[in-house]
Amino acid sequence: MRDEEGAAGLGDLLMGFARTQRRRWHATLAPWELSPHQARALRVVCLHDGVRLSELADVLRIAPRSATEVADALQERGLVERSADPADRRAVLLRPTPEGRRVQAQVDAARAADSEELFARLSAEDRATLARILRALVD
Amino acid sequence: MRDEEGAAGLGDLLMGFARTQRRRWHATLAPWELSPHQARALRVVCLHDGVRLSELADVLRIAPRSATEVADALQERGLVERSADPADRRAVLLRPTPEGRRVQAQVDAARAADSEELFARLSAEDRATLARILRALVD
DNA sequence: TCAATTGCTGAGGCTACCTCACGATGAGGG
DNA sequence: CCCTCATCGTGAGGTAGCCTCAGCAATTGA
Repeated sequence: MRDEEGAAGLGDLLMGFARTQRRRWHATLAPWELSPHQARALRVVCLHDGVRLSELADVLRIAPRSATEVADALQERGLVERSADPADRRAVLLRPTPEGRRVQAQVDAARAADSEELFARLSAEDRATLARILRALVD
Repeated sequence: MRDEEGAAGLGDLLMGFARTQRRRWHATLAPWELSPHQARALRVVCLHDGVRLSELADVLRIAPRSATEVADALQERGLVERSADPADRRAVLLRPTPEGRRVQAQVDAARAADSEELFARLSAEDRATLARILRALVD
């Protein structure tokens, strides 16, 4: 009884805070007119420096067809470009443009700054504890 | 540097787990064919026992027009009914049907059970700590 | 009393997903 | 070699869930 309520309350709390965080993340992204998915995609492309559309779909957990659309949007903004995969002529490799790298670096910095601000009210110890507990939950 | 990384990592961790939780919540709801928003709306309607559309919109953080659609869906399933607000003849009060109350109770129980399962790997102490930290973040 | 406001909803539009079908390529047996 | 079968990306077309704007009915306030 009490335990179930406790778990449900925990879930609500977590979801509530996640919602706040998502809203802020969205607002942080506004200056670049990127959706969260697009930012995530750009990040993946920059990190791996050459990502197949199908891999992107996998990371984003969307259908391959939908990854095409995310790639289209990013390409239209000049942030990534499609190139042939030397290993498989069916596949398309997404690679960041210089502009894409620049934007990604800016977005990353903005996100870090916002995150920092958001968690600022926590002591270093609480942060570490939170990280530990969340890692235990995810594993 | 390291601090920023820490905060960003915390944010990622939290969002990642929230995503997991949201997926499970969605799956939990599947037997009743309710969307998360619909379930939330039903919950609000059952708790307050008479909610205006505009209040519902406010709680769900959507435009009033969109609340109409959520209400439509719930009404079509026979879970809520529209009735006149005695205090304001423009307004519509949403009230749960007996079926609506039953479904709400079932959904609540399922959610609690799932949440319990999800947080089961945490010690009672960690749960309390997590709750404390999250509350500090939300406040 | 009557202009402005508020509460809901019809009409129409957008975004971000989806499935299905298809052309091009790759991989593996006969 | 073929010939079949799986896989990659994408066109076509559909859906869900949001939005704004216009409009009607009821309320409010100077």
